[in-house]
Order: sequence, then structure tokens, then C-alpha cells
Amino acid sequence: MESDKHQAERKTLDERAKMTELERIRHSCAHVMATAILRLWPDAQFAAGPPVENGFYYDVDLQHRISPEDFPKIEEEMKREIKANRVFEKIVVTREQAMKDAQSGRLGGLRERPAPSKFKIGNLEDIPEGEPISYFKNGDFIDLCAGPHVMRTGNIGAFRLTSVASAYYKGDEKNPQLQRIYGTAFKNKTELEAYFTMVEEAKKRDHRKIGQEMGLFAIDTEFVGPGLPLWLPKGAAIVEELERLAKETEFAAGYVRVKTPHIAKEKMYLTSGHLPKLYAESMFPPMEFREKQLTGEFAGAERIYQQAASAKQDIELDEEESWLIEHYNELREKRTPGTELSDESREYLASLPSDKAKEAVNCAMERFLVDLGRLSMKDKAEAMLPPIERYYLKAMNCPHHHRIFAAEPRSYRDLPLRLAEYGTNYRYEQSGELFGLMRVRSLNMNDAHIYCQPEKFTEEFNAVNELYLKYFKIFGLEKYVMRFSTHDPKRLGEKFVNEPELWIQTENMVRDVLKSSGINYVEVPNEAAFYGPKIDVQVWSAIGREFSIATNQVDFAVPKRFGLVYRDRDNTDKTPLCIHRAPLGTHERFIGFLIEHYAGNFPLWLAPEQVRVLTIGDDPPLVDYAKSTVAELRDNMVRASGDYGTDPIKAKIANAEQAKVHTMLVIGARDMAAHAVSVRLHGKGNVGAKPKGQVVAEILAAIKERLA
RNA sequence: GCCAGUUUAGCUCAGUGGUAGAGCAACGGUUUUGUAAACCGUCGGUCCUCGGUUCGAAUCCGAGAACUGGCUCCA
Repeated sequence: MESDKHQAERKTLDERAKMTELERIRHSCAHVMATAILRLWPDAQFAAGPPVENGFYYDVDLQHRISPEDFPKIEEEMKREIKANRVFEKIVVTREQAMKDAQSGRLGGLRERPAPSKFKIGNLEDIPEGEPISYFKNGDFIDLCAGPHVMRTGNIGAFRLTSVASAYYKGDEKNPQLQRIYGTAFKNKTELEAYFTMVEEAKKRDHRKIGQEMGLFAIDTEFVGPGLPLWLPKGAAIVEELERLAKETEFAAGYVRVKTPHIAKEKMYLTSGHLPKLYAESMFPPMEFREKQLTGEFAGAERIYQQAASAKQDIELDEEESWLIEHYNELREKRTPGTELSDESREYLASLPSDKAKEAVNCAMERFLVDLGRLSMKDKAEAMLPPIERYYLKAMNCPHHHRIFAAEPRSYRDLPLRLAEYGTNYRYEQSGELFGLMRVRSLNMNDAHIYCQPEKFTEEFNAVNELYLKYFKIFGLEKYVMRFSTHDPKRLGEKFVNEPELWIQTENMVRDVLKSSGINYVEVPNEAAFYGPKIDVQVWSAIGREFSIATNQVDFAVPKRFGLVYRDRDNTDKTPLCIHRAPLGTHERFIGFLIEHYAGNFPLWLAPEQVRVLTIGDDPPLVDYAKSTVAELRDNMVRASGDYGTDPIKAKIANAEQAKVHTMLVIGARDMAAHAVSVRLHGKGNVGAKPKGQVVAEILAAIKERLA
């Protein structure tokens, strides 16, 4: 199974040959790093050392625990190897020769060693029969490697080791744990430095840090739970602006809004196919209960006993009855199944007087003892209880929306039906996955489902893409790519619903749209949703970091499972196609992204604090003038506040700048006399005094147009 | 979930076995000010939690929680 997966992900030689220049540099640098590590620790066992998005790594098994303090000496050795400018020599060998060299410890080594190159043996076994086997050699270092590489070690322009982490051999936790040494390399020093500048900038823009400083959100792990962010007022302001944006654009595009509950019965997800297996581990465990019943094996007796106990307070019990209650309490505590009712107890029961309170006691006693004594009675009681219901927190909105589709008969004239909702979804992310706002367990989705006739798919899908591009423009996202994920025919019925023709058909439709619309996309096999092909939208922030923000999926399977139909022109029932789309993804992740993108300096329309009016001193007439300015803005739904205290104006400005208030209006005696305000923009400084009316109008216009 | 590291005041962080600290914030007062921080004072702590070692634990050990960096997964 694992090796199967491994095979599926294994790069073909053709794909490898497509390695970019930068990837070759990085991959070669990994070999140089291995060379250096072997000089320092000759017994190191290497596993895999590929180029990755921001550099490269090499997995190594080594007694010594490599820490960043070791980096300088490793880098020293690496520099020596680069300076020696050795040729990367490709050597093609037979499988037998390779196995022999691996056994002798020569592969991933500088010379033959006492221990065999155990991971290289494993790697060798993964190479399919018939594929050529090659080494790459630089100096003494020989590695099992398909390449390609740069010509010489000297072609590695600039590099640096960055971190060390742990990783399992072949990514499988059953395999030994290795030390993964990360580094990065570039054509030249300038590019290397630019990269580290970007990394530094990303640290400064970390959404968790800025979110804390600006008071946007809080994660209260003790009372609310990990991965369940609380939106503070300033963060909620951003959420609301995004919702407003989506509502406006979706309204214009013919969407209708719906609202659905946060939970649903198990049947919902058994029908959708998320349960029992496909999505179960991403969902919170269910809430289980019986309708209007106490739970527990003695629920019925318990309730009667409670009645008896409350009745007891109002009446006087004789000695006998008191004994009975006590006796019952005692039995109740023991609760030993299989205990038979004693003759004595029976007699007491039989001899009880029959007034109301005593009857209740009697009843409780009898019921309890029956339950206690005879398991078969317990089972009978169980059968008489209502069945246990299981409710799940929704991890996605689509099943609820499908039920909305099903709630009324649909004609082809009703289509496309575009149902939009801001639902909160709950996903049980593994604890190690949680990360600020970027990976959470409660997700606010800008979600919608479009039900359409298959022949209208192209049109609808195009419209969705247009919507995405519109949003990119508003947020100033210049670089994006649509990752088009398709299915793997080998995993039908397991990871993907078993509908081979529909998969091919819908994937072709999506591909055609992407091609003909000229949208920038890449195709990724084997990563589709279980119900259909998927498009993940990747965008790059202002500092060039990549984020997966939005998703867009085609669903040909689940509407069918729910039996959704519309009456077509030819008077037959047909199943609609469903497009899932969430252009702003989750508000959590999207805002996390925006924080980095804008470094917390949001455009006016998004800024949590749009305007702050600062008075120079606290003379009452001045404060009145300032307050009337704030009131005028707030009447127009501008998030404006005032700082009317006695702090020096420099201090008020420093506070406002630190809070990243977009527009500061400074008001002194001079301004008041001229019916003006002095405008200062965050990060841009003083832009001078202007008539108050003009400033207000400009602010309102900038907000309305969502200017960057 | 797995591996490693971290956790001290609201925030940022000092404090390596002997009385728990600083700056900022908050609060009280003084200051009446023109574009990034005026002064004085006060308050604030279960040193993540539980257990152990010790005459004595923020500090050493063990378990747990949360966070961070990776792995796997993903919006």
C-alpha cells in the first residue's frame, strides 16, 4: 500500500529532466551538503535529498544530533567542495552493480564503509524494472541519483543551511526517523540575500504577531479550545467587510442567500458519502443522545425514583418506608447486575400501603429491582427507548444545501440555482496541524453551491472564474495559479467515488474551460476531492509568499446520492451538476493572508479603525468640534473614533500609528477656526489641512470604491 | 497523531537551587500641547498544570496541556 503510493508519486525520468536551473542548483547543493556531512561524520547514512519549494533538504541518519551550531562547520566543508569545482559525473550502472555498491556502503558515501547504505538499498528497490540506474559523483562522493545536476560544484552560486527537522524515511511513520537538514541555494549571492530579506519580512508580517498587536483575534485554548479563534471587535470588522463584499458581488451574479444549522443527523453524511470513511477523520465525533430521555442503563427507574424522592419531602414516612428508601439507595449505589430480589424485599413490596407517595416509592423500587435483577428486562427496556440519534457538526455546507435543493420541486427553469451562505464549519484538524488563523477547527466559509444543467456548466464555471479574478483585482493580487486536481483511476472506490466515465467527462469539461479562458493553471493528478475534480487557487502575497486560499470543486456524485433531480424540458428527471466554490476560502485563512499581504496596513475599506480624530489638547470647544466630526463619519457607517485627552499630540499620533489607524484627523484651534481638519495617513505622514466636508466626502468615496 | 523545542505580569522579555524583575500597557495625579511616545506615582504573578527530588524549586526529574518548527494532512 505504502509502496503503491510511493510509486504513484514517484517522478518519472521525463519529469526529472524538466527540473529548472534553480532546482538543479539546489539538488546539487544537497549532494555537496552530504559530501560535507560525510567528511565530518563518515558513518552518516543518507536517504533522499530533493530540491523543494524554497531550497533543498537531505535526510540523514546519524548518531550525532545535528543542530544549527553545527551549520558553520558543515558550510565550511561545503565551501571547500564548491571551491574545488568538481564535475558532477553521471555513471550508468546495472542494478546488480548498484546493489553491490549499496551493500558495501559506497552509495551516499565517500568510500566503502562497514555498514551497508541501507536507505539507498530501499530507494533502489523502488526504481521500476527497466528504468536506467545512475550515480552522480562529485569528488569522492557517489550517490544513487537520477539527476539532473549542474555541471560543476562551482555552479552553485550561493547557499545557506537553514534548519533541521525530523522526518520519517519515505514519509512513513513506521520507518526510522531521520534528521532532515534544510538549506537553500541560489544562482548568486544577491538572490540569496533577497530570499532571506523576504523571510525576515514574512516574520515581521506574521499574522499571529500582527493579529495580537492590532487586537484582531484571540485564541483561548483554555475555555474555547485550540483552533477555535475568537474574532475581537477589530477583527470582526474585517470579517464583516469581506462578507459585505461577497454579498454584493454574489447578489449581482445572481446568487441567493440561505442559512442552515450547524449540525445534522448522521444520515446526512452517510448519504453524502463523507461517512463512514472518506471524511470521517476530519469531522468532530458525533453528539449522541435519545430524544427526551435521560441516558444510562437505569434511566426509567431513575426518573421514577426522582419523583418518589421529591414526593418524600412532603409526607411523613413510617419506619418501614424509610427502610425501603434506604434499602433502595443502597442497592442503587451498588447497582450490581444479576442481584436477585430477595424474598424479604418482595414481601415488603407486597405489604406496602397504597397511598400516592408510597405508590411512587413502590414503583421506583420495583422498577429498579427488576432492572437490577434481570438483564433481559434491561434489554427490553432498552428496546422500548427511542433509538440513539447521532448528530454531527457540519464540516461542510454542501449536504445542507443539497437538502435545500431537495426542499422544493425544481424545474430546468429554476437553474442555475446558486445557493450562498456564510456557514461556520467545524473540522477536526489534528492538533499538530493547527496554526494561527491559517489552520483552524472552526471555519467561516464564503461558500456557495451552484446547481446547473451539465450543458450550462461551461458558462457557470467561467462566471465563477470571473468572480475570482474580480476579487484578485480588489486585493491587488497580481500572481495566482489555479491548481487543477484530477483523480487517479487506480484509486476509484477508495479515495475517489467509483464513477470512471463521469470523472473523465467532468475533468475534460474543466480542462476545456481553463484552456479556452486562458487562465493560468497547472494540472495535478491524484489530488481531487472524493466527489469530483477540484481547483485550488494559489495566490502570492505582496512579499512573494504562496498561499492556498480558495477552492472550487465540481461535484457530479453527491447530488446523485441525495437523489436530487430537476424536471428537464423533455419532461424527464435529471441530476444537476454541482459546483462548490469559495473564492475567499475561509475568512480565517483569508484574513491571515491579508494581514501578511498588507502587513496589517489595510486599505481604508478594510481597516478595522478607519479614522481616528485627534485633538490638540482638551479644550471643550475643540473636543465638541472633534466629536461632531466623529459623529458625522459614524452616521455614514465609517469606523471612526476620537482621542480627546490631554496627551501631547505627538503621543496621540504615535498611538494611532502603532494601532495602524488608516486616517488620522488632527484638530487644533487653527483647524477649528477654518472648519478644516489636518489629514495624516498611516505610514504616509501629514498630508495637510483640508475643509472638513471635503475630507468626509473623500473618505466615503474611497470606502465605497474599495480603493487600495 | 508522530518527532523536537518553547511556556515567567495584559504585551515584549530578563532571571541556572536561596525574598520573582524591567520596559510598554492599565489606573491615579501633574502637564494644555501642531504631526511617531512629557513627568511622578500606583496596581498587577498559581513563574502552564499535576506529581516527584531537595532543608529549600520559576530553576532539577516525570506525566499532562497549549504553542512553535517539521512530518503526514489540508481551506
